[in-house]
Amino acid sequence: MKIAKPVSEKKLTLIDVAVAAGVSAITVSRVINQPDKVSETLRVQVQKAIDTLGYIPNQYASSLASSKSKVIGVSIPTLSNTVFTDVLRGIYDVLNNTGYKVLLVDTHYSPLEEEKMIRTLLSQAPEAMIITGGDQTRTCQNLLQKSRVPVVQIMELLLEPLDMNIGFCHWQAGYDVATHLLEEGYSRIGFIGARMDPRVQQRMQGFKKALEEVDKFQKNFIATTPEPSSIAVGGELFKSLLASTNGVVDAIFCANDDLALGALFESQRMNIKVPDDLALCGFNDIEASRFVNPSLTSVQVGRYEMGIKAAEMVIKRLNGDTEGPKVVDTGYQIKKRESTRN
Amino acid sequence: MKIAKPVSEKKLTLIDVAVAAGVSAITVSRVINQPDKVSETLRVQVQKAIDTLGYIPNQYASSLASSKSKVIGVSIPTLSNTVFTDVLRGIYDVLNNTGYKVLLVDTHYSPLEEEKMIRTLLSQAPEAMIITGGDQTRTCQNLLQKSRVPVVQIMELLLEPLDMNIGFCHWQAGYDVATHLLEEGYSRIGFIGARMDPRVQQRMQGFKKALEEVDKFQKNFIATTPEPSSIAVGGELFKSLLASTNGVVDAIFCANDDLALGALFESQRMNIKVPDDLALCGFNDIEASRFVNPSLTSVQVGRYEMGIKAAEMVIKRLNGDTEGPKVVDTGYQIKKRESTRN
DNA sequence: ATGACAAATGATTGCGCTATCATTTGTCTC
DNA sequence: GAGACAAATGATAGCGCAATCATTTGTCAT
Repeated sequence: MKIAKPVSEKKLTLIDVAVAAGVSAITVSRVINQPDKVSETLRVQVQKAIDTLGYIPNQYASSLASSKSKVIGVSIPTLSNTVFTDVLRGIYDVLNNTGYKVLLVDTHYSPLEEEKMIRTLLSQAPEAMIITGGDQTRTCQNLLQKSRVPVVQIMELLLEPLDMNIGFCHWQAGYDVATHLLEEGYSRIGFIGARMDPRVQQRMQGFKKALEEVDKFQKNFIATTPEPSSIAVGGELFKSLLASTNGVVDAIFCANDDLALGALFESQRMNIKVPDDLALCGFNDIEASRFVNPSLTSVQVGRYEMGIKAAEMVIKRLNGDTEGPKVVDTGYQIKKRESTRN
Repeated sequence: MKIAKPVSEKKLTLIDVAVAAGVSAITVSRVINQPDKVSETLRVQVQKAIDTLGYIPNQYASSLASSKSKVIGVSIPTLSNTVFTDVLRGIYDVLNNTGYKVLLVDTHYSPLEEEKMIRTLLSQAPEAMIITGGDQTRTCQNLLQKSRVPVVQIMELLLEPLDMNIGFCHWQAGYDVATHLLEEGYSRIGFIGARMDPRVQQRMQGFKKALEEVDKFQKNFIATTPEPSSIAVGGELFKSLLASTNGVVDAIFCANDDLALGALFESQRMNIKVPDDLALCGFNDIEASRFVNPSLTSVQVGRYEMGIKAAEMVIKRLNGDTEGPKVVDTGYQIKKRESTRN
């Protein structure tokens, strides 16, 4: 009477495979990691054993022994914003084909949470980190520098990057939008912003500066909230801005497209004609902006491309290539559409 | 002349901290993992050494020694769809407070890529997995079962879940939408769908069945594409459906809200009145649907809540709690709005 | 004070793998 | 066919930590 083969009672190790294939453990390791160092015969033989047993290497043991984790840590403020998931997609699309894994954390826009999360990431001994912006706590920056891990800060251009940096200047973008609206003939230009994270702040400051230079800035033309941005909040800020200015604004720069859509939809309900009564300009150029009626003027920023480039920078660095710029300006482009047509 | 203290030339280990604090390595380990097992005095002393040196434990060594990875593997089809990132947010919000890390992969809707990615995940010895749907390859399912890792399949209810399952029945949802539109008096109901992943297929089949039952199904009332869903594609499918049916449809069920928005925006451009000339119903109930004009009838599915529950199920299981259902139906709700008002 | 017991701390070992070096086998030249 | 060299394979050690068991210290009742 045959005894049924027990179903993998304990987890398989290299040695189990080695025994099954009649070779030494290290040969199995080579088949997995450096197959060209093993003869065709043994390679096939070992691979067969691996497949039959359903062996999956323990990455922890491997990482510990080789001090190579094959992990890239990524930190973004939130998963609820397409802006960051688009960048993320770029990162994933590059890293997926390189054997690196992504350990992703979200910080809910809080530097303190970010510090905690980055500690977590560092304990996984990542080979590199991609983090958002430059708003880390001092402690967090120290941790990063001490860890000697290559770091790319993304989304915005920083005065003092920790290491590598890729993004664009939000201040300048805000300045340019305001200038553009002025050139289009608008002169009582409002601003609505939500969340008010560092990048939104910068866009607002750039905007403010441009208006101040031509003496057209008015404090009450600005409506903001610390709440997370959304279409709903866009509608509310729009209404409150109109109320507090008695409706004299002739254009509004919305800190992002969600807010702009909210403002646009609300204006439709209020029977305010865009752009005839009021112009709207968004930021980020999400897909809806191109298709909504009237289509929404916005600022295109290459998010996906930024993710791609950030990941490529990381890979290059990990391959020992120290050529190339450490700072990349990905720029932006004002997409003029119907919502600001004069 | 003092010699400057060299900046952490090599990485710190438990032992370095132990030496600095004048205790044994295992005591440092205890301070980190079971602080209540260490006297107040030593705990403070050791913690000080940890902070001073900026010590971060090596998670690989820890995981190898304890066979606890504190990693949960998560697999979703794409990062470009708010449907999945909403679920993800729920998952993160639960797991962030439990010391578990999320290793996230995207499969680009391909079962083969999924298999590859799940291999990667398994090599990290995750303590549990949250994966999307039931469309895994046979090999992949075997790997998962062999691994003995708790698995939650999310997004849809499955006939034969691998382990735990949380979601709702897409077929029934499609059926219910069609029934609802029929009840509202629409009788020439079209369908547009993109990507055509298993869940969209199911919605379409349910839709089809409901119409067939009242003899109102017509093959050419369906327009689909394997392309990824988007607002742009929604507009195109809308136009092609109108063309191929000579505009006789009086309502369209769009497989998701992006498509529905595309259809709506296109209808505005074509001067087709929604809902007077044509009704539109979406699926997923994203934020824009509530605010667009006319507001869009859609099917609300608790994505964030689904993520929360999936993560909670995982945590419960990991805490040894085997009570509670293995399958959870999160349901859905048709949100009737202006785009289908009669 | 003494013994009994709990709490606090430490020494040793091994998790599963790869780096390193050692050995064997194969291949080529003359 | 002997020697020289490269290719293939193996043996050993150690990555950094926690499980396990051993020892020390502290606490209390008697």
